[in-house]
This record gives sequence, C-alpha cells and structure tokens, in this order.
Amino acid sequence: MSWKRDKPEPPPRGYHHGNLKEELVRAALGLIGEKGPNGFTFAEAARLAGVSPAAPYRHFRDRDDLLADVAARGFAVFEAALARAWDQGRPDPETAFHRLGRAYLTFAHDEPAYYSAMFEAGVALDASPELRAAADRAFLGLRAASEALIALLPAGNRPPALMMALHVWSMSHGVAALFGRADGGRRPLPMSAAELLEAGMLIYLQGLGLNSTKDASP
Amino acid sequence: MSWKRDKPEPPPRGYHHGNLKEELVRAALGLIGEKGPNGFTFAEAARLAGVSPAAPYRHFRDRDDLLADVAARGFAVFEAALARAWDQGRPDPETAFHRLGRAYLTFAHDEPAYYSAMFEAGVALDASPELRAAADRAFLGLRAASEALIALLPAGNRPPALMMALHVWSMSHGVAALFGRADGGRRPLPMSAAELLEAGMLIYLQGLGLNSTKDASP
DNA sequence: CAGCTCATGTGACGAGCGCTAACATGGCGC
DNA sequence: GCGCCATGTTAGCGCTCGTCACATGAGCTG
Repeated sequence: MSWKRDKPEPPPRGYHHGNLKEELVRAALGLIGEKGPNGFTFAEAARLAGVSPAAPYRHFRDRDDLLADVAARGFAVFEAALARAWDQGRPDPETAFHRLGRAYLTFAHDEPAYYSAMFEAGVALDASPELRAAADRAFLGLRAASEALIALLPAGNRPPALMMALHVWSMSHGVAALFGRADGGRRPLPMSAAELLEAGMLIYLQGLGLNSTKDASP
Repeated sequence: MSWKRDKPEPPPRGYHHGNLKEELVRAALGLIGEKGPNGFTFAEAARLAGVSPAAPYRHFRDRDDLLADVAARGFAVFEAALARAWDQGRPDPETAFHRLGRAYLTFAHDEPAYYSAMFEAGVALDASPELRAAADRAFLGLRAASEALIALLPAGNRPPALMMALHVWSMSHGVAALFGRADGGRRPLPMSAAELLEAGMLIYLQGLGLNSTKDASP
C-alpha cells in the first residue's frame, strides 16, 4: 500500500547513526512501557533504533547498564516533578505537601516505564554512580519537604526529618507498587490510589500532631 | 575429595522421578533466593532437580506458571506467619498488631525468595486462581486485624477497615521493598527496617486516635 | 586538501534459554 | 500378565546476550 517505502521512517542516515545512545534509551523506555522491564530486550531496542544488534554495546556495557541509565534519567525526571509540586512549600507546607503526594502517584502512573526501571527492574542502586546520585537527589527533595513540615511542630516533639521522609517514601512507594498501576494484575479498590495515599498521609500527619485543619477534599 | 560420588546426591531413581513438581519448586526457590527472580532459569531448575530441560513442562505450562505456583505457596506461608503473629488479637489488639508488623518484615527478610516471587517477579495476581485466592486470604488476615483495632475506637470516627488494611499493607510493603533487604543495593539507614515500620505504624495509629499508651520499646 | 586515526557501526559466531515435537519407559489399573 | 498413559528423554527451532575481527567515515592535523 505504500510506494517507495515499506518501513515508516528510516530517515536516511549513513554508516554512523549520530546519536544512537539517546535513541536506544527512548526505545528502551517504549519497550519497558509496553512489555514490562523483563520483556525488554537489548536486541529489540537495537532493531527499533535501526541498527545492528551489536551496535548498542558501543554505548552500554550490557543490558543492565542501559537499564541503569534509564533509571537514572527517571530519577532526574522524578526529582524535577517532585520539586515542581513542592514549589518550596508555597503557599504553605501542608498544601504543598499534599501536592507532593499527588505528584508522586502521578509520576508512577504517567511514567510507568521510568517507574519500572527505577524500582521494579531489580537494578541495584549502585549500579552506577550517576544512578546513586540521581536517587539521592530525589530523596533529598522529600527530606527537605519533611523538614519544612516538621518545623511547624512545637519544638518539643519533633521527629527526625530523615525518619519522616523515609515513612513518606515507603507509604508512597507501597501504594504505587501495590495499587498504582492500571495493569490489571492488581486488586480492585473502592478508591483511587491517589485518594488512598492522601488519606494515609493525612492520618500520618495527624499522628505527628500536624492538624491539617484545612479540608483537603475537592 | 569425595570417593565414588562427584555430585552431592542423585539418590538413585529410575526413569520416573517421583515428585518432580515439589523438587522443581524447591529448586526455583533456591535459585530465586540467590540470583533474584530474573536470574532464575527454567533449565537450571531442571538441572538442579536432576532431570532433562524438557521435563518441567510436564508439570508447568511455562516459566511463569512455575513462578505463579511459587508465589501462591509464598502467600500461603505468609498468611500463616501473619495469622500466627496476630494470634486472634491476644492479649490485646495493640500488642498483637505490633507483632503483626514485625512478622511482615521478618517474612520479607527471612524468605526473600518467596517475597520476590510474590511481589517483585512481575507475576500478575490472576495468573492462576490459586494465586489470587492465596493472596486474598493473606489480605483478609490483615483486614481482620484492622477491624479489631478499629473496634477500639469510639463509634463516631471509625475509618473503613478496608482502607486501614490497605494503608498497613502499603506501608509495610514500602518499607520492605525499599529498605527491608540486606542485598546491598539499597540505602544505608540510621535505623533498622523493623524499627522504621514500627515507628511509622505508631504514628499512623496515633493519627487514627489509637493512643497506644503502652510503651513499645524493648 | 590529503591522510590518518579512532569512535562507531557491521556480520558472524558460540553459548544458553524457552518451548515444541516425536519418541521411550515403566507404574498402575484392568 | 497386559496395555495405557503419565512422566520422562532426545532433537531441534528461534531467539537473546555478549564477543570477536573487520568496515566506515567524521574530524583533526599538517
């Protein structure tokens, strides 16, 4: 049905690709997104990028190395999304904090490929220094938000900010991992994952003594 | 160093193995435990069991089918461990509840192979009816515990037990997945995963209005 | 502009795995 | 004692990972 072309778009290129590395990462993201982190295949990414199966090895030591690179980029995007949601705690820390929680789930929901590479692909955090650094930066954002919230408490009973950040991350990740995906494999819920996390966070903050008196319902 | 035997134990068997299915599951558990759910290989499990690489297909449709079977057994063990820890809420629901949380992490820590198969191997919950049923039974245990705790609250402000159970599971899974393994890939913490979860749960219960006044420190 | 060099891409290959098909064995019910 | 069929075996296809030796041409150098 197509004249002169049977493949959609091999924009004519010479022997050298130009920026194969970027294209491989994009291909990997697409594959992880549609077939899960295990279905992803080094050879297929090469095929998508229009190069021979051996070419990727010029840019990544092996399959795990590519996965680690994708995960690191994911953490960078993640950190940016969280920082944008937190917005330095404006207009007030409680409001900003709830935005943060929603942003976490939004990321997990809208970028399943990144989220899979980051948390479900079995990539060790120290697979590369860049990955470790990217993950640390993302966590630091959460920790800063926790500190701002804790500062609202009377000086007597302030929990450690690190611990609070770990709690927030744990609950967010738990909700996202167990109920945050629409991939059909999981349990049907009477509420959305976002509502579940929001309610959980409200209860947790209440337990800390942060009476978020402003009603957060829409 | 060994006389008359170079392989540890092929207890002489005839053409038929006897209970290959069980042996395959045990082999799979061992492999998942030492090489992660991705490193696990159908062929290698067959080798461990001392049969040809095609034999396992007489007992499991494919690799995922075996994984689902392992996960289902894991949920059964898991449910039993939780039930034992909860012990019908004795001597009182708060104490039993903290035992429950510790049991969750103990399971994740002591049975990493089961836990991986259940939550990290990417097995869809409805891969088999048995798996779905086993997972449901385990969750029902958590839900029953939540109900018992909620019953302690004044009738006015009782949250839905289902929601509370989901919160508990989410936080537990989050802590276990992010910090519960000693596999070196994760973040070093100033406290143990068990302490982290215990503190988080105390804060959460406090937020619900459950003043667990009895000090839970050792 | 000529020539060199080295990063990048290619083709061929070995090993290992998932899974299927056709064949072998022997435990168990008749 | 016989024969069936569940359970095992061997052979083989198609695929992936990862490594070779080799080809190409982009960009520096003079």
